[in-house]
Amino acid sequence: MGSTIAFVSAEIRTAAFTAPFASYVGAAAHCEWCGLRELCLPAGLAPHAVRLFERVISNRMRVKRRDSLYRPDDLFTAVYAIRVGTFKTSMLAEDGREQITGYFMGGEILGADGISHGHHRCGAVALEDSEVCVLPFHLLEKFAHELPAFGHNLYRLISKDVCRSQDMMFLLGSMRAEQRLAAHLLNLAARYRARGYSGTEFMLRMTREEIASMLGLKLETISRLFSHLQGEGLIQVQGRSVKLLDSAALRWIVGKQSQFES
Amino acid sequence: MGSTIAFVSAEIRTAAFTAPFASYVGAAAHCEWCGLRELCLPAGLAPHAVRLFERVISNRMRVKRRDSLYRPDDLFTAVYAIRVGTFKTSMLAEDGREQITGYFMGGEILGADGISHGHHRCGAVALEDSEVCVLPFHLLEKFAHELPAFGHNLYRLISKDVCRSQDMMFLLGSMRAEQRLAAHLLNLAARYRARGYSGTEFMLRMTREEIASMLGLKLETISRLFSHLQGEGLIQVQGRSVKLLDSAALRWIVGKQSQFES
DNA sequence: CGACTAGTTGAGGCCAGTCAATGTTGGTGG
DNA sequence: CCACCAACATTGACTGGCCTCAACTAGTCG
Repeated sequence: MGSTIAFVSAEIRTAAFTAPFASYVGAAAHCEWCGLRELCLPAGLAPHAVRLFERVISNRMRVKRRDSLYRPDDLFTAVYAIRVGTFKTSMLAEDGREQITGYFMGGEILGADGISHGHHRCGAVALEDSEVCVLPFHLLEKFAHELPAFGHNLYRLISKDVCRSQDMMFLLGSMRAEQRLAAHLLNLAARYRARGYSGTEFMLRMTREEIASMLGLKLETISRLFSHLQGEGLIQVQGRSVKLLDSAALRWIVGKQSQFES
Repeated sequence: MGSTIAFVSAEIRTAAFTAPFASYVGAAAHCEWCGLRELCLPAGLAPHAVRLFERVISNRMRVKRRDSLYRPDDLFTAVYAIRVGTFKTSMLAEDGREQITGYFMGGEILGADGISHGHHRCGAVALEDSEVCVLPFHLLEKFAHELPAFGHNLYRLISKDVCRSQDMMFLLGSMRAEQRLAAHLLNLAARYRARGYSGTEFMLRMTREEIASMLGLKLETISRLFSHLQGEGLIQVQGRSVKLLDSAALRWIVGKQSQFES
C-alpha cells in the first residue's frame, strides 16, 4: 500500500489517512460504465458532464469487512460513493454506548455528516469487502460552482440525509418493535429493488445486534420478531437470508396504529 | 394582507402561498442590527458581505402562534431564519400519528428538509407569535455561487440539520425516558445560553404532549419525570417555567449507562 | 359560571429488556 | 478431515419501565 500511495496526489493521501485500513485501487473511475450511475451523485447529468464529474473522483478505494472508512472525529475531507458493498455508520457515546445511525448500500453517499463541523461525527464501517469512490469535498464544491446543474445535486444529496434521519426519528419515536422491523425490511427491499436485485429475497448484512441497535431495540427482540413474523407466514428467515412472503401484510403492520387504537 | 401582497414580488407571493396564515412585514431586513447575526446564516461574513446577503432575504413574515409556516407537501421554495419566536416541526403519518421532529428557536434555520424532494416533508408550526426572514432558496444558491465563502455556510447549514437529527436518533435509540428528558433540558439550556438568555431558567414553549412526542414518550411520562426530577431537587418546575438546579446531576443522568450496567 | 385545555397523579397491564441456557455457524489448526 | 472455538442466533422465564386508562385539579376564555 505504501508504495502505491507514493504516486498519488495530496487528496488521495488525505483520504488514505482518514481510512487507514483501506487500500488504493485506481485513479480512473468510469461513472459511464457504473451500473449505479443513476442512483449516485452524477444522476441526471448529461454524458459530457458525467465525464467531467469523473475528474472529481480522486480515487477508488477498497475497504475490507469490519474496517473503517472513517472514524468519529476524523478530519472531514471527502464524501464517499459506494461502488460495491455495504456500510454501517454509528455514533459512539463517551461511555461506550454505540448507536447505529445508518445502513448504506451501493450508489449511496456516505460521510456528509462531517460537513458542518469539519470532523466526522459518526464512524463508517464496511459490513463486507467493499469499494468506494472518494469524492474530496472541496473538489465537489468547485465542480458545483462550475456546473450549477450539479450544484443542485449536491444540495439534494446532503438534504437526502436529513430526510433519511427524519424517517428514522419517526420510526424510533412512534413505532413499536414489530413495526420497526417491518418498516426496516420494507425499506431494505425497496432499496434492493431500486438496484435491480430482488425486492423480496435478500441477505441481511448486519447481525441481529446491529439491526437491534439501529432500530433502538435489543438483539433478543429482533430474534424473537423474526421468529414471530416467520410463524405468521409473513417472511422466511434463515440466518441472514430473508424472504418477504407477504409485503402487503408487512406494510399493514407498519401502518397500523401503534397507540390510541381506534 | 391581500392589499399588501399586491405590491410585492413573485417570491413573496410564493412564500405567502406556502404560509397562508403568515403576514408580510417588510422587505428590508437588517442583519447588521440583528442580535442573532452570529448564530444565523450570515455568521462569519464580512460586514460588506452581510450587506449583500440582506438582498437575498425576500421579506420578513410574522407567523402567529399555532399557525403554520409551511405544511407537509408544500412546495419547497425557501428556507426561513427565525428572528423572533419558536417553532416545532413535525411529520404526519397517513394514519394521523404525529411525530415532532424538531424544536427551533431564534437564529436557527427551518425548512431545509424540502431541498431533496422539492416539497416539504415536515410541517412547521409557530409555538408563539413569531417572525422569520424568508430566504428563497434559488437566491441563496445564486448568492452562494457569487460568494464562495458563503457557499460553504450554506452546506454547513444543511449539514447541521443532519447532525441535529443524528443526535435525536441517538437519544431515541439508546436512552431511557429520564435520560431523554434530561438531555432535552440540557440541550434547551445550552441554546438559550448561546442566545444570551439564562442557561438555567427558561420557559418551555411546548406542551407536555409535544415534549413527549419529540422524545418518543407519552405526556404522562413527561409529567411524572418532571415531578420526579423536582422531587430529587434537580430542577424546579411550575407549569411551563423550568429552573435547572443541578445541571451536573442532569448531565450525569444523561451519561450513565442505560443498559449493560457496569 | 360552564366548557375546554393543560397538567398531575394513581392503579394496573403489557411490551420489550434482562438474564441465562442452548443451538448453530464458520473459521482455524492439529 | 474433524475437533475446537468464538461469534452469532434462538428460546424461555422473569422483570420492570413505560403505556394505558381514569379521576381529579388548575387555569383560561367566552
